[in-house]
Amino acid sequence: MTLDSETKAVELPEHHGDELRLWLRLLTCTTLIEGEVRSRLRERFDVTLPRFDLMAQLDKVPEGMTLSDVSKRMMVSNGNVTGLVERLVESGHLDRRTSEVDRRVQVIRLTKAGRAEFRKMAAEHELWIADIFGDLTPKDVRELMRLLAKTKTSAQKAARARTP
Amino acid sequence: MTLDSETKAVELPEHHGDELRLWLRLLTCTTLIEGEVRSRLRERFDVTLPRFDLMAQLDKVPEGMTLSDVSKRMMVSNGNVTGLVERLVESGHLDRRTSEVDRRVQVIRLTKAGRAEFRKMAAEHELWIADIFGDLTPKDVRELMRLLAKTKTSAQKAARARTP
DNA sequence: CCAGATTTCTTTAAGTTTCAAGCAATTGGC
DNA sequence: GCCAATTGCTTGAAACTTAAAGAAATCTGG
Repeated sequence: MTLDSETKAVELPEHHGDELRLWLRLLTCTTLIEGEVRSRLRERFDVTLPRFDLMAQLDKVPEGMTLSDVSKRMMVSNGNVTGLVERLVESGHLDRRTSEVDRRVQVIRLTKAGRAEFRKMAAEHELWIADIFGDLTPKDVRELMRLLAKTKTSAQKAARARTP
Repeated sequence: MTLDSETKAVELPEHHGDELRLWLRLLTCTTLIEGEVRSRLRERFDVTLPRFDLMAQLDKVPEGMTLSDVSKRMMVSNGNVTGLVERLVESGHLDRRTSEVDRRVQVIRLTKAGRAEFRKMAAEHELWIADIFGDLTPKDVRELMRLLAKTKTSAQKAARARTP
């Protein structure tokens, strides 16, 4: 028996199982690693992952950033950042001041103590990550970087297409 | 001038920036896609991602699962599942009963209505994912699957090494 | 049998997260 | 100058999340 390929295309919906499996695997990897990093941060430094992430963003920009910048970079909501920053200012890790040119804007920076503490954590964190990805060869790493860059572009395109 | 390679190795800490960049890119991709899926689920079906994920787990096992099974599969805490299930039973999507052989165990399943609703959502969800990964060739997909499988194994090994 | 260990689930407290609504400041068009 | 739209942030409600502690049931090695 032979199958007319056109008929087949009409009768069977397109097969997208591979992409779905890929997404689930991507999600599994990230969840796994995120959980591991979260545990180690808590155990070793008694700090939560969101706090570490926020400090990581600020460490890259010594002159400070606005809350909106942070929320875009971290890809989380504005309200989320407000609460997170509040607690980090409270604990002395962050310095927050109202912009002189635009009084709606809050500029936040790491305090000296905050920066010192972050650097200490970041150094270990980098080793953890190296450990977690330890089985990958340099070639694997390069190849993953390339494919994930492509994935990111593709996802951004799809997101823009829905919300222009 | 020449550099003694041994001296270099001692003086410079090992370079793990590539792995760190890889991790950040992996995280970016996942966050991006997760956010997009979350938005679409809310817009189109007024359902949250955790609820969808839980229903997806249950759809694969018609005879039902225990709460522990769910929490292992979803890689979230026990207490998390308790609350999630509570709300889904409340809304009629899930059926929950105490096991007859072990009265500590709660077995949950999709109700008929829950299953119907999930199937409807899942069909669209699959198309979204195909759209989001649309720029990747079948070869890219295969290669990513392979490299992520390797990543998963590596991460699991690192996690086990820390907590035996 | 039975006391201790383990497993399964719930509860609690603290924190994170989103969305939506709202307020305040600024910008842009007229 | 003035008003409307936009931008930046905060607030509030509901949901989600974790870690830790506790309750109940079961299992296990004397």
